[in-house]
Amino acid sequence: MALSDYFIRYLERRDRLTEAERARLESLKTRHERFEGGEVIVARDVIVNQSCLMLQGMSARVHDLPRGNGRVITALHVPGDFVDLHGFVLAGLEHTIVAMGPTEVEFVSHDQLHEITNDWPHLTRLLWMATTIDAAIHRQWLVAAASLRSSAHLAHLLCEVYTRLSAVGAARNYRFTLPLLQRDLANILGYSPIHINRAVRDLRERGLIRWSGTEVEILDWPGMVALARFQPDYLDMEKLGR
Amino acid sequence: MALSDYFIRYLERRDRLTEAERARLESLKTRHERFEGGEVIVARDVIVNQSCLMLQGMSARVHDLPRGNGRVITALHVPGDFVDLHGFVLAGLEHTIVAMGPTEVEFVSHDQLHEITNDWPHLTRLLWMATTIDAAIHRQWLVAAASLRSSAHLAHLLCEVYTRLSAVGAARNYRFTLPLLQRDLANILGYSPIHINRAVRDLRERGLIRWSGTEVEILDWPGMVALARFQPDYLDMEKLGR
DNA sequence: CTGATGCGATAACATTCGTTAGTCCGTGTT
DNA sequence: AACACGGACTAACGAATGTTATCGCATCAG
Repeated sequence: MALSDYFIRYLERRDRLTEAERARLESLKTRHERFEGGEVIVARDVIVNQSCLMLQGMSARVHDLPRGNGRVITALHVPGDFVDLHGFVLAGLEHTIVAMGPTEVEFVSHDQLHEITNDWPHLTRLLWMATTIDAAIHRQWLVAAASLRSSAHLAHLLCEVYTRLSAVGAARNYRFTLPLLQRDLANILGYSPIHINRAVRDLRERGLIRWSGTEVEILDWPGMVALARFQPDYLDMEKLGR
Repeated sequence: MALSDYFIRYLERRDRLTEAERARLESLKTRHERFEGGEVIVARDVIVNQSCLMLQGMSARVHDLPRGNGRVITALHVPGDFVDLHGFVLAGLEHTIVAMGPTEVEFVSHDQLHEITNDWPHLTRLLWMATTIDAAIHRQWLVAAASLRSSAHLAHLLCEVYTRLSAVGAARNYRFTLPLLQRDLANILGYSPIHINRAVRDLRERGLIRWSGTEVEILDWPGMVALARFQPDYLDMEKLGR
């Protein structure tokens, strides 16, 4: 199969592609695959020869703690994200990629990425940029963890996820599907599941959100943005030149 | 001036360089500069045309919070680190690079990096790898923040910094200089300065460290590693192929 | 229908962490 | 010498968060 539009649009939101570059991306051969919630998409410490692109659903980077001391999630990925592109330039991943709910992904072989880096320097810089945007999101999570309390911290995550989902057309009108349990949110934000529950209740009681099952609605976007001190500039760091 | 060996050795710890690649890196023209503690090395939101490489001392990525609500540090950099290499593929930095104590850095123009990405695909993949190692460190900080309590969290930072310093020959025998105030550690770990003080005292009382001024000595490395659940694999993710 | 299971919700209590206030000590200034 | 200043350190108290336990409500298997 050929590469879906998602990632191409992701790049085109940041820089202009030539026709030839676009055609080169569209000619990439991919393998399509579906996963159910909880399934491992990419295992850790395995030398892989492909990277995966999200098409539908949500996935997470999961770090298992030693001696069964739980797990920590360090990233969430939405359609259009090149989830483990960094695996191409590293020896492997130090974490697992896990499907959160049903997902569809496309695998691209590292051989093809190798060719692109040999022959398409501008495309290479854009791929590189995609991994540095992930790093910028990591940093923003660090800032949120260090400076926000539970409710505001949760609000920040919800603002970011909604912003990223709506950017790819996977959410609108401040409603979106969040295929995460409160336990998963605890693994992301670093609180106990009970405390996540308190934070959810707090946001509900403030009239900021409605949340039932996996369906979330943000009732007061400005209120959420203010509470979370959400400044989405880190999500769209456009590349100016070519 | 020409590029110092530091970054070349950084790359050679991860992959083999050809003679030509090494020569190309050594021929990079750089501008050398010194900074005193607290000085801004790279300002945020400014479109820069150069990236900086640490030679001596330590620098940090500082995120200023809105309305003077303090600051958060999301990364520390030691000699050999290409601190803001990610600025080359982004439109700018969403944070400031600040000198922690006296530092020496070398600036490399983006024009030269642009040439490398056009003509040296393998070198390009290695530069790219350097930014993804920074991202792996970000993730490890997220894991530590989500899973460790103050003392263990501080211990984890000390283990990482010592490991990175000793890898470039800037520390040995479990002693190193840490040019950070307790206030800076608070900005890194997300605690109040008072609580950092409690954590330092705790590590001291357990006989794990000695710490006076900016001089730190780890007395019980296995104890620190156990407390912090420190697994340094994320720091040396060797690239296998070329 | 019945029991088992998993998740959300809540309460009570324990622990960790933040805040405020203050002392001590070294450094630099006048 | 006298003083101001900043940082390390400490204590006391309050707020935020973790832990343990319990309940209700779905869903699913039999």
